[in-house]
Amino acid sequence: MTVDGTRITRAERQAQTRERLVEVACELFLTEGYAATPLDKVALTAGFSKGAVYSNFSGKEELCLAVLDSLHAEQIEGIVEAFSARTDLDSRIDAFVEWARRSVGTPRYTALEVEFAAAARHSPFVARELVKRHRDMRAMAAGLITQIAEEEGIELALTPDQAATSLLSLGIGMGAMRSLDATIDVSVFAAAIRSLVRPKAQ
Amino acid sequence: MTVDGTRITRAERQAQTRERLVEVACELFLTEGYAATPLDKVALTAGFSKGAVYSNFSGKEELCLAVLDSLHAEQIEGIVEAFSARTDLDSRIDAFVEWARRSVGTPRYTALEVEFAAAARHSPFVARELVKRHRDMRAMAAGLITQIAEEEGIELALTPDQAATSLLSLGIGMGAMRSLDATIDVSVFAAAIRSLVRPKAQ
DNA sequence: CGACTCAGATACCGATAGTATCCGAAATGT
DNA sequence: ACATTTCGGATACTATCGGTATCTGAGTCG
Repeated sequence: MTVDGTRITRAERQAQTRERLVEVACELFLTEGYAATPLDKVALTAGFSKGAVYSNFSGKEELCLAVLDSLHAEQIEGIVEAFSARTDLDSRIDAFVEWARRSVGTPRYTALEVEFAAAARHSPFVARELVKRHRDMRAMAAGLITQIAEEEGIELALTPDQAATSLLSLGIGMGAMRSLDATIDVSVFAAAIRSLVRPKAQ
Repeated sequence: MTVDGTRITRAERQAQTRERLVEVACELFLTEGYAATPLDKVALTAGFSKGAVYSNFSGKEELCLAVLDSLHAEQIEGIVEAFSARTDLDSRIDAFVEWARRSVGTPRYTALEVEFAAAARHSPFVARELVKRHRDMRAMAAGLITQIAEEEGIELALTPDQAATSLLSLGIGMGAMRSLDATIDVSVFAAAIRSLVRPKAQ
């Protein structure tokens, strides 16, 4: 009820705090790593104290889950965009590989996800949450694959679900390897995709 | 120079200590995870104090590298054995998939490797060591693939190195996923291998 | 047999995730 | 409008763990 024009409710303020914390945590987790980033540092960089983290998240794990959510959203957007240009199959694959070149391994999405998965595997809650997200990703990929197969009039050698699982595995594996050995070329990805997606009979 | 028959030199004793530490660390790292296993616990379980670890290894990281080495040796042995039965390509792939079913994801080799890689990525030394091991694995796989292709008289759609990289990525990715979601079936692995290894012109 | 070495033990330090408690401003009721 | 309650965030503290410094006693060598 202040006379000030910048009226802000308590919930709004907290939402801002939360958002800012996720933003900063994302930045730091990606560059420094999950375990290597102290909560203190996240909080202080965001301009708060550790208390702010604990009144917005149950702990470091839940904060990281929020970070992963925002990253997943970003990744899905990128993938869908790569495929949405409706030209022929080859240029779609090229677009996807181009996306992969920019996004797989170098910003360490997968490294983070995979470090977190391993480090937090003792927690049944975290495990469940991660599995849920993986299944969503897989379903999304499978849907995209069927859609594209239909549009291009292709019959695939693998079921959409198998193809999705393969591509996700490939992405995770290559992301993990590339995050510590940048010399690994994603062109392998292209070749693998082409042979996975190659139509069944010729 | 004791009268006791069990004469043992100091170096031998130390080698035993080292071996025992690696053994126990392997067990614990695989079941509990790298970060979640205190060095104290490793040392005490092995019947020593933490001092023993530090007089045999530069620290936790080097201990884990030793663990990974023993695991790599074991894995390579399993893979080579799976392929060494010289029958037709299909049954070789079946044997490999059977190995994968037993070894990918469930004993958490990859989870450990990948957690370690992510957690220790800030250390240039560790990064170099891991990259070295990856390249060895890749070279080994590529060699195996060329050999098999020759024996079976097959011309591959991918270069041996590309195929090796793809398979390694697939293995890492599926290992990571399966270590927290056991419902993922390795049969996908079989399908992926078949389409990656499929001969070029029919 | 005496001096030395070094594998392993003990004691300590610093960092960090998590907990308990506190404070003050916003929300609420009268 | 004022008193009361609520609760987001701050502060202070604890527990755990990797790493370092120092010590000790059995094994080694002159």
